Amino acid sequence: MKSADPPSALLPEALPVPASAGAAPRRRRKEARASEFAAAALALFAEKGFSGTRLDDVAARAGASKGTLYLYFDSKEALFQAVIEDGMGAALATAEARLAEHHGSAADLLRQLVFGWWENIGQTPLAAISKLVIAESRNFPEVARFYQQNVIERGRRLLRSALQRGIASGEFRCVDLEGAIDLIVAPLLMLAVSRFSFSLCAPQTSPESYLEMHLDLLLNGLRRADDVSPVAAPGDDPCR
Amino acid sequence: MKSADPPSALLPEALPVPASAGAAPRRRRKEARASEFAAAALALFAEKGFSGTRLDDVAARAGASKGTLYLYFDSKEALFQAVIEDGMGAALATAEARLAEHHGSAADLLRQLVFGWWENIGQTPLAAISKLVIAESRNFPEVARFYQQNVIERGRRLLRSALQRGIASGEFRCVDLEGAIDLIVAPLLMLAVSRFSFSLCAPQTSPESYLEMHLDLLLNGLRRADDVSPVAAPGDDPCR
DNA sequence: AGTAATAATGACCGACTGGTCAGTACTATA
DNA sequence: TATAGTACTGACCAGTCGGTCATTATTACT
Repeated sequence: MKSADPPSALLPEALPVPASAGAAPRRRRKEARASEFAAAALALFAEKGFSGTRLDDVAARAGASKGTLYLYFDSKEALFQAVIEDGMGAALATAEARLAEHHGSAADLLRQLVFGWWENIGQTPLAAISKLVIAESRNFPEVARFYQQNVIERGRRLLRSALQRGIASGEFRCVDLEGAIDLIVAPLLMLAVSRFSFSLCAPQTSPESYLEMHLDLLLNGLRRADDVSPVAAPGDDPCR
Repeated sequence: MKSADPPSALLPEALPVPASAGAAPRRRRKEARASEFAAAALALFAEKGFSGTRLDDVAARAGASKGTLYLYFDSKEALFQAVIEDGMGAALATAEARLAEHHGSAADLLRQLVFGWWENIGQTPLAAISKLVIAESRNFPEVARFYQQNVIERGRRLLRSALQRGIASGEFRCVDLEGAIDLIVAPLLMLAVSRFSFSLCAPQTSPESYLEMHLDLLLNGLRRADDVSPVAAPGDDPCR
């Protein structure tokens, strides 16, 4: 069997642009090779879509030939799945650690999760996976199921914990948990997607202030009605 | 030149009726045919994606052959653009009329715009266009630009008006307009997208209560800090 | 050096599909 | 019936791309 095991983790910064410069690498580590292919595939999938990406191009970007690619992946779909597996595991583990260590207010936890997502996923090439899955999940039910179980459910669990803490402590008013999760995630996904879809739904401001405003509206929206303390610091009034 | 001009819209248009008094339609109306192709294409694009859709299938679904399709559209991309043009014009006009007629509170206007979007776009096959454009805009810059100018900008203008009214009347606190628009739209787009992407980012509840909760959080978030009147009616506490 | 094992290659194949076009079928007029 | 006009067809072409495999290059070992 060729590539039964998932290839080693792909870190966001591991973008091996065609290594034209320098001497030819004599002997490459086998695992590194798989990740290089995955990274190259991620970049091209993000740009061209799945069907629009030629495996020849993926191989070329990874500095190899198509035949070599097929030494590591059984099919184009397997490559797709590897990209997801490879990319999201580490990022989610980071977030889970963040949750476990946190002891401040729920609002602060939410803020940390949102900005942590931005740093470790949204800002990185991994963000393209969202667009990919949205665009292609219908054509690859197995990949979709994998993503659903191993990425979405895991991510939702994080947010659920944060919301539950806030509600339990009285910091947040009582809202439907799953609905609130949906509404927290949607702007994040759109931000990720917008990075790979022309300027279509792109926020008109910087991603950071977009996220800041999302948190602002969100935390105001979640705040208990009898809590009149402002969430946002005074002085950030855009109408001033 | 075959069909340099965009094909006629779904709306009834002037027909080049011959002076003959024949009441019964002789053959199939040419314009109807174009819309049939567009509708078939929309359905298949939504399901399979753009690259994944075969023009033979589009033609078959419209009850014609591929050759006939090429009598109405110059290329697959032209068909794509026609789908967008054809579908969104009427829906946006409806929303613009709604805005012009409205005279109640800004919160109510926002609610009407959101639910109007759901009824006329989100709920209909037109919702697939969002997913399509997200997935394919990179590959078709011309289509993307058209969509940007004729759909996105038009839609944003609607929301901008509503927000400006609310801020001017003191109903909403002072927020960055463009950012707020982004954050109003994002959950709508995700809802549309989710309908055509497995159950990935699909709301866990019904679309209606998802939208209701979006408005709830949103209007709470927009409310002036010194306004303590609850936005949501009492009694809908999900923790009760 | 000789030899075996493995990594890597890229020419090739077959299936697929966007796009074409010579021809058919049908209608309306003369 | 003859003629003209047009909606329509489907076989076909040409280019593309996922996937294969015989061959070559490189390393490891003796």
